[in-house]
Amino acid sequence: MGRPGLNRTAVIAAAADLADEIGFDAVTISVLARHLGIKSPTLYSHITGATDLRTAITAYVLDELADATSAAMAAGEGRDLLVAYADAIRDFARRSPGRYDATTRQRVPPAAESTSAPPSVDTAIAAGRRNADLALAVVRSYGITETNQTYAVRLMSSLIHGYITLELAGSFAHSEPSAEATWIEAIDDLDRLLVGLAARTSGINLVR
Amino acid sequence: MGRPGLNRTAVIAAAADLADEIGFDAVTISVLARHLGIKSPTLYSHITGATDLRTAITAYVLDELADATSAAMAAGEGRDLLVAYADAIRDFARRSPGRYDATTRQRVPPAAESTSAPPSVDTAIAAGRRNADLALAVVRSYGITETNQTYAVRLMSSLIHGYITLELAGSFAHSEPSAEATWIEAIDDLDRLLVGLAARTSGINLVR
DNA sequence: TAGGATTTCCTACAACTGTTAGGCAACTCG
DNA sequence: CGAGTTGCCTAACAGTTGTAGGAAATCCTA
Repeated sequence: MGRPGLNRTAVIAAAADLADEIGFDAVTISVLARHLGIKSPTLYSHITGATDLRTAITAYVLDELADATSAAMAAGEGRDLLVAYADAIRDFARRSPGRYDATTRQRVPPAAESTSAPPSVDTAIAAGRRNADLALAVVRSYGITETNQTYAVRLMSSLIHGYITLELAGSFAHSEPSAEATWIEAIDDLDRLLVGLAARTSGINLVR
Repeated sequence: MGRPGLNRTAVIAAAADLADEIGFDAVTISVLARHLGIKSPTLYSHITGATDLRTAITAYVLDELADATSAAMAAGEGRDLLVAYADAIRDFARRSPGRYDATTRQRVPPAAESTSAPPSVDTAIAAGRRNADLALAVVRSYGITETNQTYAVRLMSSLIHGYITLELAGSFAHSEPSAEATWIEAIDDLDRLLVGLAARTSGINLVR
């Protein structure tokens, strides 16, 4: 079915690799074309434009992240699951900073502008939901009731993403203790908060 | 002292305003020049290039943020100070999303490449330190000892920046409860963690 | 009041990026 | 073998970054 060579998936995958090498923002159409050994107009056979390229990378990478995270979450619950989940995301971000950047650099379109949206935004939204579901699974395994699940997910996501973002930005590089040590401590504290949240919402009152 | 008109500060201030209108990434040299009613080469009298423009915006905005935050922190300590600090940052981010973006879009140069760095990175580093000192002040007011101050700052910064980033990205827009309600709850939980950290490090043991 | 110094701003130009248009070539399937 | 499909190309244009060199406006000083 047609001439062999690159296809859309291969282009996006190469773009994701390139993002890790030179940074997400530096992945432009012309740079990517040079890197692939083709001319830039050729890329328009695979993508519709620069913004499509970016959201496609985001969607692709969000799927990879969900794969890696769910693989790490194979077993365990409660604290073990939290550690597996959080470490998987952090390892992913440190191994592939360009990919992780792609994850954060996307805004949700305010109201999905009719049918003129690039073809990759639906994929990106679906991949985003996959990741959200994994976060929800962690929270559920703590036994947190539905009323507080949303809050728990937001709390956990904020802390994890915030820590990783700051660490990647180099904010923790110039002071002791190591970013490693405080990460473990932060997840510990997060675990305590989630346990407390579960106890609070299940009617168990630890005080008295 | 020369012909009157724009100077560097006015250019950067206009660029920051423009970032809030059209987004930090959309503030390019040519767009900024058009917005100011001048030709783009003229901007090179005030800035050395596109990267200098970006770091200069970051430095300028970090100073504004530190001003706003320290004004809000005029009085109070402990929980009150934390709420004032956190709300000041979040209000700033929601009022000026483009400015807040500028805050996060910067990497610390790995080793300050000799003397070839643009002239604004020193300013940005200094402004970053101002903000870091304010965070430290919050933590200190909880009575957390020096050993744990770094950890406490990282924990607090991660949660606050993470929450604001996700909220600004629209991640909290499609589910209940409101981003407002869970923010208050998150700061509450953070307060509890800091109180616990102070108790732990000061030798007080609440259990038994 | 004239002149010099300083600073803002300009036009002209070169290089690169994003994008469209139209066409050639290679492979698969009937 | 022919037709359809698909990957890739050249040509061309608009817009952006950045450089070079020069003109005008203002301040300071003599």
